[in-house]
Amino acid sequence: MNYQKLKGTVDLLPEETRKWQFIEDKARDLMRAYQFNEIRTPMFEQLELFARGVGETSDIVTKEMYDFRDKGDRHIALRPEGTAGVVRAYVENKLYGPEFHKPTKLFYMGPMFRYERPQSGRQRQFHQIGVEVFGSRNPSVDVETMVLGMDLFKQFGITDLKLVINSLGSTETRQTYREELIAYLEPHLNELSKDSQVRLYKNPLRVLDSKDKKDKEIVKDAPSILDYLDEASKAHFEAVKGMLEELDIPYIIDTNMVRGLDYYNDTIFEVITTNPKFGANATVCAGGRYDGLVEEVGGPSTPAFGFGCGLERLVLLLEHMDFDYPELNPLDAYIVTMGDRADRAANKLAQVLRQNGLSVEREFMNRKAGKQFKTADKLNADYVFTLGDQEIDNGIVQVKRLSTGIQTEVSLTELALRFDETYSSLIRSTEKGEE
RNA sequence: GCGAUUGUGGCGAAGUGGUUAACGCACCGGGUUGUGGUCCCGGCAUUCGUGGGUUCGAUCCCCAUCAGUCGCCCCA
Repeated sequence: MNYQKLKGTVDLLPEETRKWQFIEDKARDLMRAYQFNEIRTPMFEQLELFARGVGETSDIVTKEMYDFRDKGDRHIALRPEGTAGVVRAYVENKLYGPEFHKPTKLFYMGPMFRYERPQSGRQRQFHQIGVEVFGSRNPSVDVETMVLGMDLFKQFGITDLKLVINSLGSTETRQTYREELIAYLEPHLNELSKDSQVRLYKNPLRVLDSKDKKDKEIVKDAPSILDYLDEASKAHFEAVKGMLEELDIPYIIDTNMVRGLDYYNDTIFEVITTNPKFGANATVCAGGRYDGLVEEVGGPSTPAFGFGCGLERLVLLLEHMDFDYPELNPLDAYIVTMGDRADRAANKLAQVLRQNGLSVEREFMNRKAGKQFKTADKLNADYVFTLGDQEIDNGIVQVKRLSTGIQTEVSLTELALRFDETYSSLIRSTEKGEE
């Protein structure tokens, strides 16, 4: 029997993990700059939490949840997104208490799970980095968070992005608008695509961003949700737009943009890549305001704003632009060995060098010296330490700096006893001399 | 859940209903018996995702299945 990984999962091999580590490090730095602190919540929760948070009608619940019964017959689901778990933790740990700074700004990073067909930028286990801000209705929160979402990409030099915003208004607004939209679309029922005919009653807002050509034509003259906003929502949206302009952040209003999750109100946004190499899944970051969810999950009425970014899509984006990742694990020294005595002596030498902060690899395969040098060269080692019977008899090691080709002898005991002096003089003596 | 397409050594990639499955890269060994990006020589698939079927004979044709890729639904 040959085992293979489950559909929609990947093995990230060292060549890939070095990219991921770099991205994660940069992302954490950025979060610090914005004063967001990390929260880690479980990767599985009661199914009910997600069902409630995400919205019963959503396909995420009906067909994309990775759920199972545990030995205690609890109905469990692997988290399909990050917000519900963070909100649960916020409520359960009473982070809304008076001793916590307001607003509370949290970020998370980790795997999410959805049972769906894999395709470009989409897997069953995928990774998101996301943020949640609790406790403020200030439109500045919306703006700061959206700007952070943009910055997440900009810090890697990604420029082909657009920020798309919309407002969903209040629950009442969406209810009224929903009815108006159905009223508008119903006369066209037979002209709509099959998918959209199903959507019409289940989730009419989804008809608005249909990919079908004919649907788009019909939808063009549909009423805009922005015309149904109440005074408060209107003022909020105007404030958000004004603040973005003051920051010189270009944005596009797309009144047809909707949300897959039910808990959003007022501002919603997406960061979309315009990179031509990107396929169907060009949204790299999406989020918005969800003022009702904390209360829905059992906490005090608390306004909130957040987003989630797909890390696979970020990696893909960087791949498309041939991003040059820095070497995360450079090799300081490679130890060449010749013979059994050298093999043993290399253990000791490697430890001395490592204890003094160097990154060291050594020969294990007992190949010929020439082959070992070739390997050291391929691994881009700064120095090659060569040990053979002659060296061991004399208590020394040959050290060659590959970039200059200059080789010198160093005493093994000096290296062990006075590493700093010995090593810096070694560096000096292998530098390219003045001709 | 639906559709399209692909599946040959570690990787990339030819190939044909018939007997020895090209080639390139990587790797290993040697030429150079202790010193690195060159060159030369040699090695490296009883086997063509898996299971059936058609056939005298299948990597090639058919069916099923698994997996990859891309798209739809949905969504980051």
